[in-house]
Amino acid sequence: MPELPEVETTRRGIGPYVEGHRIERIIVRDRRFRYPIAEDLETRLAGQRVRGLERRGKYLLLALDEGTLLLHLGMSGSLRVLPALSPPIAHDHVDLILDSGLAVRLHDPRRFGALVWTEDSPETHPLLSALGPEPLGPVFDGEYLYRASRPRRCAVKILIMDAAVVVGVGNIYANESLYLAGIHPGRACNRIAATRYGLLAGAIRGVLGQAIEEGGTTLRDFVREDGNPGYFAQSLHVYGRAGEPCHRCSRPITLKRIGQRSSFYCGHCQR
DNA sequence: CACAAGACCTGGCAGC
DNA sequence: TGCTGCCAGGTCTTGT
Repeated sequence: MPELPEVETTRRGIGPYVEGHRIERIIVRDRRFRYPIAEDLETRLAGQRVRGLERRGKYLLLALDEGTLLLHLGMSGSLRVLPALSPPIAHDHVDLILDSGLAVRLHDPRRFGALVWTEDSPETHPLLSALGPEPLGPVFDGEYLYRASRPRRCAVKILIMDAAVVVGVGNIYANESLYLAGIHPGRACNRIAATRYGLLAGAIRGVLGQAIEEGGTTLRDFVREDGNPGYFAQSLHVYGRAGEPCHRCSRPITLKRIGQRSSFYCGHCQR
């Protein structure tokens, strides 16, 4: 489900409900996530005040009085805000009960997500320390991407989906960005000129920014903190449109697997 | 070091 | 209707 825009949408949605509030207690119904939820998480978090809610890549960072809670939504995770007493449904695995009488509830059918408390400064945590720059931040531009591509020979789509190169670009937005930049997803990344990387970096920033403004992309199950879907799916040019006409030249969109992931592109407009 | 493939999990859907 | 196989928004680990 979540790429960067969906995580940012979630951050903006739940921020006002958690920032400055105290976590009264935490209910864990299932500890089996990507990393098993630590046995002492409940005691670590109980009584702590949430000082801030940040995002790094696709991780949400809850800054607490002591330490930080790192939260990743994996493929199928979502957070909702609801009254603390609401009965849980299947896959509602964790509740953070707040002093306001509300709860932040983590729902994650596939349990690929992660919930990890760390005492140290979060940027040095192993899960975050190797991450590349933010695509909407000052470091990321065409020149940066061009430099990152030189020592490598992988497909350009693999390059931009590598979190060590740039964070937050998942399969949907990788496909969309390459379409907007007119670059074939399977092209070897070291055979693309610097000027084209300028176009690609601009497309990535544009597509992510627009998706955030529209509340993220809802395909199957992504819901915002209030349970409503995002609207960016209406703006997709290629993702999920195999066989349908290209919005530019009307030729059918191609579907091909690149690096185990579905890649959608126009063989005429993307070279 | 770079890369490909496998692993983790459940649910939804197409096809029979 | 029910079964089977395949697919899914991520990313860590293993083996070449």
